[in-house]
Amino acid sequence: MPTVSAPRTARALARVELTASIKQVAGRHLAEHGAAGLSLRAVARDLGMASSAVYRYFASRDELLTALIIEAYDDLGASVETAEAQVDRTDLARRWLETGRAIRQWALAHPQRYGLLYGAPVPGYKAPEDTIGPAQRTTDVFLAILRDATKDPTSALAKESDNHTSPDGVAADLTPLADDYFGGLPPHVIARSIVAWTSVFGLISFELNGQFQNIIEHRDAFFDHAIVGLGRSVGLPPARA
Amino acid sequence: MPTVSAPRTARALARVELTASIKQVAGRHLAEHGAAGLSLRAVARDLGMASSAVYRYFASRDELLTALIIEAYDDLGASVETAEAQVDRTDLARRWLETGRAIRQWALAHPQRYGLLYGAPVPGYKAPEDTIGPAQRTTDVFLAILRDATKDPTSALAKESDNHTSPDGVAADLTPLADDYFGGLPPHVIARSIVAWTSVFGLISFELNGQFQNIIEHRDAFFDHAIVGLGRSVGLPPARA
DNA sequence: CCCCAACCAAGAGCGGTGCTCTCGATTTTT
DNA sequence: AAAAATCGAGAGCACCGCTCTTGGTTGGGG
Repeated sequence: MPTVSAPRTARALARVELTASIKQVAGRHLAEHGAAGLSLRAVARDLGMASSAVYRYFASRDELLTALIIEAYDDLGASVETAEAQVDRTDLARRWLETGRAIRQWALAHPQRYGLLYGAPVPGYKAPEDTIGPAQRTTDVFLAILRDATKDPTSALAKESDNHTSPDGVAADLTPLADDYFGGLPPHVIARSIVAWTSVFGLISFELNGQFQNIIEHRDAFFDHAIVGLGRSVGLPPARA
Repeated sequence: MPTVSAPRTARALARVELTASIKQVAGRHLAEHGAAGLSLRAVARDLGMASSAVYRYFASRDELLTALIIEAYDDLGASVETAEAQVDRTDLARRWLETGRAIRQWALAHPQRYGLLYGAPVPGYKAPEDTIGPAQRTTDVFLAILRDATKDPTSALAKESDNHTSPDGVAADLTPLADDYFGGLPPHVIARSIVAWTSVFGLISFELNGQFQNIIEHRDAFFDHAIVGLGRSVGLPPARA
């Protein structure tokens, strides 16, 4: 990525400001009317400029949307990071709980943006490479908790209980990841971790899509309960205090 | 809903046939270009009729989409039902596994339709009452397995292990459902069941959205492994044979 | 039987969309 | 100061959902 920092010319400065403005009002439209309702022309109208002028800053609607996706990933990642960082590092169960809570709270606050990230793949659909970095940010929080858990003697993850095994194919996929990302955990524990992680998003998606309507009313309590259970299934130590 | 069966006049007959034709080519368009790419005009072109004529059969694009959603729910439900029905009724773990497999296979075969059902809520989006019936069909398969498990002595679900409890709010939500849907299971088991159920869709959504790219290659094996683990977490008896 | 009402296909049209191209003006670079 | 790069705005294209009108076809009741 070139263009490292401060633009010198007035034109370049105006450019970064206008780019930011476009992204900002586009973000507002996205939050209000959803991804499908994001209209480049409407954004241009809101900014008092011709629709064709917007194309000087974003080559297409999809490119604008990609920028918003990256921003959303980053926003979610930042929210999760700060929430998890406020927990005592040794309280692994709590760190896990607050991570899940932060994801859910962000999703409830920005349902349209959440749908953009974890909802249905978009029509034309191309996941640009630029998105995988920011997307990893949230996952990294989870992985750090897992790695710390392997060093915690009170955690079930510390002791290698190789009485369970994974099918060959699964082990072949997960073993290479063990050292780099999962603190050397055995494949079957990694598998459970991944399942737990996807479950968090499954729960949130179900809640957002209204699948819990008339079924679960105390959503906060249920989600917390589910998260704690998922943490236990991975092998995190039980909550303290 | 009136109009129970066979239309008598030629006009009425042509109407039901044309309605079916529209739904059919709309379904093709949906599968190819996604929900956002479903164009009423394009469908009309494919059928060689004026776009305005389509409005005689579906009052709006959303109504057409709703019809496709219902059809998709029904299609998925039927797939799951037949797959699960072919398993020995007493082999609960296998019934659970095949249920999960059937959902996943259907999702992989019809990703756009799956996204329509369990993906991000659509733009305008109103979930009509007509959809909740067909949507329940798939869930009912799972609930039947659960209920049968409560009667199976080899299942951990048979014995009431009330050493675990649920928070008040969660118990308040789930206790009323226990008798009608969950065979009288205690709230904490119901909670685990719901989590396991949502996990299935979370896994499938992650796979469909490409979140497993470069992470899990043996997707079939991983999914099976995950499903078995989820079944165990609910308390289903281990697989036999 | 025939006539009127209901139904239906088609076309034109409205306001909206994404996107392209051109043109004149401005700014930056040479 | 001249040349090159950038920019805003407008017109225009093809598409969209949806409405309204027009004229033809079908069906049932007098």
